[in-house]
Amino acid sequence: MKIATWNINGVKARLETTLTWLKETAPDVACLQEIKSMDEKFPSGPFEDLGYNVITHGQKGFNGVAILSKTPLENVTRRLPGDEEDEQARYIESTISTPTGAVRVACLYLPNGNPIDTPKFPYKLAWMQRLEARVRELLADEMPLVVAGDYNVIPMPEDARRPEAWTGDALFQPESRTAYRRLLNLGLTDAIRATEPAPETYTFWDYQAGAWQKNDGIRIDHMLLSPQAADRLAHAGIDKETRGWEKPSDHVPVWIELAA
DNA sequence: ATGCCTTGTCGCACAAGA
Repeated sequence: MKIATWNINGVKARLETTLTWLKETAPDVACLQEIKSMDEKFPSGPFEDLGYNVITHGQKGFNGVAILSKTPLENVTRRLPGDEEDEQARYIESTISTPTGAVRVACLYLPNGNPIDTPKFPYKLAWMQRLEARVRELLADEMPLVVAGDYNVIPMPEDARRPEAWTGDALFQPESRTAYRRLLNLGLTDAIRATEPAPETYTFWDYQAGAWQKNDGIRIDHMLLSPQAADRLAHAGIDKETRGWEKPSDHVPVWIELAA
């Protein structure tokens, strides 16, 4: 079973690119972030034509997440619990039934948090605290769990080509990194870190200043696995080549393969 | 120090991203 995650930076701008990638890599489940679309405007048809069921949690203009799955999506939860006032569409969860059992998949777009001297940074940290609480609940269910998405956290200096350029940035603040580590310490496995050699393994390259050409990247898109899921982790990878395509997203897909 | 690009928006510049 192949599960992937990709911040596509706009489903309207990236529709053809996303369809091409789905045809080439054929994930069973795809978590998408930054769809930048309201639910009623999301172009589900072309994805359904490829055999996917589609659930979305969108809003106008910004943010927005979606899950595509070749098998039915059950027990859908939209919004991250813990703050009724939070109107930003950044989280969707569903149970995916497969012949070899059910998997709970959470698709998230964690707040960026910049600039750090504005309310955006405490919002990010509060969101991460809510995520930790939610993951605790899900782990208690003991169903295989995959928490995938754009975390907007550079976990370690080796996850950036130029870590010194990110000091003072919300993605690399000690508080952000600690909150990410707290998630891992619940017993989650970072799939890429568990399977890939560390050097120059990135998932995001800025559009500006020739970051892609210089490989000036960061690793901020992650797939975290519960013990029941990690026991089945067979492969993990990054579809880096998509960053070199025409009209690319600034993020690239990350994927895992779970053994039956 | 800032912009460098890119997307979406009731565009004719701006916010937000990371």
